[in-house]
Amino acid sequence: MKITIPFLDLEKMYNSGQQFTWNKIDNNKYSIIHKNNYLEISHIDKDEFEVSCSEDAFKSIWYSYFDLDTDYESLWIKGLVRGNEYLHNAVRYGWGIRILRQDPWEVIIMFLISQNNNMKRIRKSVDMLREKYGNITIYNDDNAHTHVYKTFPNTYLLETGYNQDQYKDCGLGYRDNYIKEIAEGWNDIIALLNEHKNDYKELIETLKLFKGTGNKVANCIALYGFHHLNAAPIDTHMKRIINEYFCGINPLDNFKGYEGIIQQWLFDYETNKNKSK
DNA sequence: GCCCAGGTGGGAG
DNA sequence: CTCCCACATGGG
Repeated sequence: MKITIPFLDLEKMYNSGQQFTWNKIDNNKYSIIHKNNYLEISHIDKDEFEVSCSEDAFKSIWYSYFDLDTDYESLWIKGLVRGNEYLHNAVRYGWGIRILRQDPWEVIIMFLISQNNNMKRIRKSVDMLREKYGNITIYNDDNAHTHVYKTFPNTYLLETGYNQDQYKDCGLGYRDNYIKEIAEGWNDIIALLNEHKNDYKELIETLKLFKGTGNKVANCIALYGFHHLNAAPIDTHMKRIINEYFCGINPLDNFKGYEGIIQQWLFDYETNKNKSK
């Protein structure tokens, strides 16, 4: 099915570091696994995309996933004119990066893995967790093609996997204990998070109760898993950006309510600008 | 061998 | 509160 999606650059989304569940099929085509759902998407022209799902599935699942109710274009234009040259260049470069509305469980696991780690290894670990502990799922798209894929592992599979002492094959290092604790207590944890998810500060404090989530990871979870667009994870790259290009003064403070999006564009520019286009 | 990677917990001061 | 350091693992 063809569909119009504004402000979306697939390649940038793939490399943006907000998810590790996309896979590259070819230069223009990506597969996405989100909860139990599978999507192939490719760019056709301008805002035109080809997606492998039906119109109903797009409406009920992917419309929200891509956050199509938020107007990224106007924020992007604001960002172009409200800051120094570095910010201008970063915002311009960030065209097409939206903040996905991902599943909290998946985000928590991915960003527990992310600490003191690099993007390549994070993606590899997430892939291995899916291959080992994901459910095999078969999906027939609207072109009558069959796709077989593994979902992101659910809590039960991660619990039993840990008990069988198989995590070590996924390159998680010392972070496996954090994941074990979250997986084992998940029912209580998600209930607690749902109680506090609407209040940013309460949510951050609740997340920080769990081992392995400090300020940075908590903000990643708030931004990517609960869509608090004001949540701005400050990692090693963002620290360097702030010190090198903004005299130590956090430029995100000029974008109240949307700090997380500007952060995403700055992060992407700093980590990807030197890659060949 | 070294240093780094979307950091954090724990201890000491 | 801030400053140390150890923590697995693989790539440069």
